Amino acid sequence: MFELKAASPDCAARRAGGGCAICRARPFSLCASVPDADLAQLEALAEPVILAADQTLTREGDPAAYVYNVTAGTLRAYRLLADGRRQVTDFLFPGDFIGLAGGEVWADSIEAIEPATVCRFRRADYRALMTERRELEAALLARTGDALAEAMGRHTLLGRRSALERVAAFLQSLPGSDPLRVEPAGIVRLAMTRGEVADYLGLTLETVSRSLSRLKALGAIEQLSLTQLRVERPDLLAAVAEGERT
Amino acid sequence: MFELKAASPDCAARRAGGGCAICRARPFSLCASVPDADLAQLEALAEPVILAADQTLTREGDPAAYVYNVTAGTLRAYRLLADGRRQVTDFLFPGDFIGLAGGEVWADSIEAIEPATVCRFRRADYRALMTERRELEAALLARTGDALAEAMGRHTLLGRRSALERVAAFLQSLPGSDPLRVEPAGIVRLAMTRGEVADYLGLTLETVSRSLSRLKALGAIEQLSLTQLRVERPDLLAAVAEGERT
DNA sequence: CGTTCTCTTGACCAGCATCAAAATTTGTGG
DNA sequence: CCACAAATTTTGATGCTGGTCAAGAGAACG
Repeated sequence: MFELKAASPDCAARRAGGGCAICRARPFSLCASVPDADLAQLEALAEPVILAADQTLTREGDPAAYVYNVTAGTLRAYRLLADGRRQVTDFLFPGDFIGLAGGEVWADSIEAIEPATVCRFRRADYRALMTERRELEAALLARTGDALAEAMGRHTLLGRRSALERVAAFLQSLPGSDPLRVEPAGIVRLAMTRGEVADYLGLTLETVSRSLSRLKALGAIEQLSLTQLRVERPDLLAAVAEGERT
Repeated sequence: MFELKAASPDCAARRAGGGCAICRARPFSLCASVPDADLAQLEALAEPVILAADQTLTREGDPAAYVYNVTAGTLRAYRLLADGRRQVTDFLFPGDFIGLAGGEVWADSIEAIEPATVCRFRRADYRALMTERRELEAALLARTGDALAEAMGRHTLLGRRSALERVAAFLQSLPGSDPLRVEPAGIVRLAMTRGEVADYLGLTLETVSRSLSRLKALGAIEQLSLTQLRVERPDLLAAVAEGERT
């Protein structure tokens, strides 16, 4: 028990005795491409950061001195438009890497939605490590390519699609189906508010709420609590997401 | 003159005597990171492909055996939704690299909008070349990162934005301001139809047409021909794109 | 010069935003 | 543990933006 308390920020790296070796996010993060034998090298550069809810990690326009690997919790990335509208550009979950785009300054502000932990690397250190360990550079390239494919897919999410389709597709895209993640199969946890989902999907929070109600009425999902949904009929949810008439 | 005729697909690589060395797209393409002295190595792998209008380059779901570098013309990338709606995910211009996302199969279908030329590389060859020439791998990583940043920016283009804002932002994003490109400053050439723009922006072709008319009425642009626009007031266009009230 | 394709403009309608208020949930202090 | 306050969500009423349907005007092509 005393052990557990010290380890409370569950996946933080470089914890006495534990570190990367017991990081729960490692299996599905970039670090997976570093073999166990070389973990010490990675750990020497990794610095755990614990974030409280609503705490800021990066600020749009600030120089990007670090890159990060999310190890626990959920974060939101967003930009502000001239007139104050907020566009949420991404939600970040354990295993996600922050800094793939590689610009000199951050394109988005990133904040914790709920208590979260990330692994921080000095950008220069990280680059040096990549030069030294080519498999890491290759892994980063592959991951950036995956992120690009996903970002292009998001274009399809926001284009010519109805509100109901967007919300259904959004629910599908959340971790929950992924067996490596924490959530039991079929359970979707909405760490973000309706307003944040709306700012991500280009809708209003009222429309998001109405869409969820309609999905409930259709029997596709059931609401366990405000933040917990159970996908009753994944097939139906997928059909709605794809725009099938019902 | 006889020389010009043989060279008509303007930027095709490996032309007798010319090749990459005189490729007009090279300055702003990935190949720029290969020094002149090593061009022969690149040219040995490059295979020029000439596409007629509406000819297909890749088909969604097909195995991705090649990667491409656009050297002339304009192409459209798109996906089809279940009910037949088309989502144009990207327009490709000279210098753009096709295959950054790196999946085993193509995520998008890509077709020429107008006569176009591309440089084709066997994916395996290209990977081997990257292993051999690290600066090329680094350049590819940087470019993929840039593409990712741009794709995330597109999220902001499609989110909570009015039709007029989208069209204005789209015009700004087209090559024309780029000094390295062919078009004279301030001239925007719309190689794509209104319908294609609509499928890119998530609008209908009527709305795109109406938005262009409104931009004309505002004095932001002038229409030289169906496919040629002149940006009269870049500042105004930018203001509209950012959502300032007028 | 006529056929076809694309673009433009108009009239009408639907989906989503906006405005508003009630219902739940969450947090706080007694 | 309960009660109150604050925040979030849900639901309702109404209006506007952009989609749909339709017709006419240019361009492009043979």
